[in-house]
Amino acid sequence: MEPLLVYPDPPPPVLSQGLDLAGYPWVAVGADADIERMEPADGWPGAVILAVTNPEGAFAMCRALRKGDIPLEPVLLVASAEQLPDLDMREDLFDDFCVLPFQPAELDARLRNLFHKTGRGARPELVEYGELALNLETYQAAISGKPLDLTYMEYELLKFLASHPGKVFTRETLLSRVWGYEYYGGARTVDVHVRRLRAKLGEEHAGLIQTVRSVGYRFGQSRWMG
Amino acid sequence: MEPLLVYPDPPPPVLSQGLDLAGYPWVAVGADADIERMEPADGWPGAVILAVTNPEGAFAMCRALRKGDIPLEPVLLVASAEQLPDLDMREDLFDDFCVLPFQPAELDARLRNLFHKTGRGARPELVEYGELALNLETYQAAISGKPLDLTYMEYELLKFLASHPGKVFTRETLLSRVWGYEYYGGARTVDVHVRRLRAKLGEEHAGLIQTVRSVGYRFGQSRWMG
DNA sequence: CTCGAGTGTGAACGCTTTGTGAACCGGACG
DNA sequence: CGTCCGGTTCACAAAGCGTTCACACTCGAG
Repeated sequence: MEPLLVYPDPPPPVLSQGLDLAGYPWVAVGADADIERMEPADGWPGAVILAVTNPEGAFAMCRALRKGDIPLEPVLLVASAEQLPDLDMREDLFDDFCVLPFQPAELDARLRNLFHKTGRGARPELVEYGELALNLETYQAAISGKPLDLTYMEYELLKFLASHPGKVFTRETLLSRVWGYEYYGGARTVDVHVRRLRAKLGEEHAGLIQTVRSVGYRFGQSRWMG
Repeated sequence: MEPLLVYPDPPPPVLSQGLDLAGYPWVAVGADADIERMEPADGWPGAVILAVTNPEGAFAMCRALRKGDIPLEPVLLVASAEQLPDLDMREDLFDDFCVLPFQPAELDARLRNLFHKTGRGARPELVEYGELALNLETYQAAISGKPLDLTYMEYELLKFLASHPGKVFTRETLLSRVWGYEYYGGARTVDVHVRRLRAKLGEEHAGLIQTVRSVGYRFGQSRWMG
């Protein structure tokens, strides 16, 4: 198994011993810049960030980890009881947290639980909505069990939409989030891709992508009204 | 907020007090059969399951919760340190766990974190008034639980009115605030939109938008009347 | 009661937005 | 160099919907 990223460098004994006891290899990282430099070939399988000694640095490290192309590495935050209120409004920076003092067994259990949820220490590989399934590793899409032959852009657009079911996006938002932040092109491009997606989804599922007139497009139904 | 499901019935003081301190309403449930019987109209917003007193019953309860139509309610498991190894291979039964003894702040933080991740806590921005609900990110509206099919302008007008319940707006004000600051059109346009809104709200709720003769329109009940 | 301003109502018009088919264009590959 | 493929753009068609108008109705003042 590839080593976990651990912050800070060096980590306190509770952390290093806990990880050693649980049998996880790890590498300590002291600054954002080291994230890429020391990254294993397959990418980090996960990270354990201690927030106690240097909270600012810890949160910055979390942010840096979340900025990557595939921002969903499991991140476990270790904090003291006094810091718990600080976690509010920062839920997007980590996946789970552990409160000091902790027993080695809890650290082990949380890491196991975390890896299980994110798929064997790898990344989340599936996006699913109803009959639709997108395999993020193989760039394959299928609906009702039948594979869809999507082009790259079609796939990216569908992935983005299906990752935020119910939410409405303007064409401009889609262009910036799917095509890229500095994309400068006509908004009608989105229309055409949506049309092709609907066509490939088949008549039965074309309604998955709904147009919201004067606003943009929405994927699927929002949940709160049944 | 709807009450959380809590097991067992009655829960030990650590649990009930922790939930009360954190400000979460809750309902204790003793057996699988009660899950449906005591379910709130909107479904359970989440569950806290204590595994200490009766592990078998607790895991059975988790399984029952995961079997429902919408199996993704956030489930928080509370376990003792000795039970941590038992959690292995059961990761799909819960979303997070808390180790005894815990501080109330940790329970609070875990519930917050859980609600944030499952989307219920990071609640979509809503405008609500009585039976009426507007979802600002999905551009959907519903009244009495039934979706309303509104056009863009109808939605915008209703959103503005419902955001300022009880207040009277002249047609000119509505035109400038809803249509745009430099809009130059007839004031009767507002009338027509109000009329269509009332029609779509249904006879029962048409009174939500009241006419104030010689002035304009008001949404909802004025306060100093019964 | 009478009158007039204010408001509700239905329908028609015309613009904006979106769907659709096809052409264009640039890069990858043989 | 030529062909294919996919992304973009264009032009036109088709709805959708906001606006306007004419007329009926209501309310309140005198």
